[in-house]
Amino acid sequence: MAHATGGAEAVVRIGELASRTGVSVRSLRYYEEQDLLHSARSPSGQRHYEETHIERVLFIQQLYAAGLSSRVIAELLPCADAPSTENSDSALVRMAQERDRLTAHIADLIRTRDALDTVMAKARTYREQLRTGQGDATAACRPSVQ
Amino acid sequence: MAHATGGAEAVVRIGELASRTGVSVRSLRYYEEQDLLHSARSPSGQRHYEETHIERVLFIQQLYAAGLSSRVIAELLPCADAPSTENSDSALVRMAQERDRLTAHIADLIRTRDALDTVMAKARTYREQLRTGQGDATAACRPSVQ
DNA sequence: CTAAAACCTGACATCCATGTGAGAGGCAAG
DNA sequence: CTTGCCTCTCACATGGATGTCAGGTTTTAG
Repeated sequence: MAHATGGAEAVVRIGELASRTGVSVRSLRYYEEQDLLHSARSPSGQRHYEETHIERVLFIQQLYAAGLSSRVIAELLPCADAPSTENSDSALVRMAQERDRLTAHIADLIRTRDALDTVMAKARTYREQLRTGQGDATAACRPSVQ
Repeated sequence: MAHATGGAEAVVRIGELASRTGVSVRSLRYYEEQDLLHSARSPSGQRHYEETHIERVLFIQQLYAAGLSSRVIAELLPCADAPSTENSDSALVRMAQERDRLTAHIADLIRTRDALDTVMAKARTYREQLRTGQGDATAACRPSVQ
């Protein structure tokens, strides 16, 4: 029952996929090497992708940006592709782990941002004091790490 | 008017600083090389720190964890130490930049976490369907990158 | 005094995503 | 056919924080 959707699904070559995702050709080949992205090959060996791969590449990038390694991403993607009892067990556990790691990391980042805010506020306060001609010049202001 | 606070401020050596911060000795030396952490030296050349350096090392680690590079951290720390008109101008700009970068990154991470949640939810739904014996088996569920 | 433990410098090793370059083949347009 | 551009594979380079090893001095404990 494989109904062809109008016939020739426009073939996307690696250069186009690269420019449409903002990811370098080199990286796309690397993703394939890491088993994150698969391609059909033309008789001459050129990689052929489909439109749907654009989304996939963006998702991969998003996971990289979140600090996941290739190995972990490779572990999760099959489940995202098509959940099945074979892959979902371990993958679900993994995802939950990564989700928690992310949550913790986000909290860390917020703390750090607050610390930066504190330092900036202190520095601005100091400048105010300077402008209005106060003494008490040097007040170290490490933002007591939380 | 240098009043000694009771006399000998307990000297902290590098091994102790390492164990009290959870940062390796190697890394502490590296921080010094990068001009993030300074040490007094004993006549024989051993590094002597003070209690206050513990906080500083933790702060450095926090900044590393937030994705700042040594170079940037080195740019910010003098201002955090003691704000002065010399350093605060450029450093304040830098800090604002990093603060914004952090905010953007946090937003990204939250989106990624949401995407993971979506994938997990779909996978769980699928398992439910399996358990209750539904058809419609394979429904790819890429979480349409936002 | 002696042995163990901690420290010093210097240098090379590692991980991982990505850059870069070489040399060769594929494919469309003039 | 030729020119130009895209693609292929292979392989080495890079950067940044950290690990690790070697060979030597200092400090501490018994």
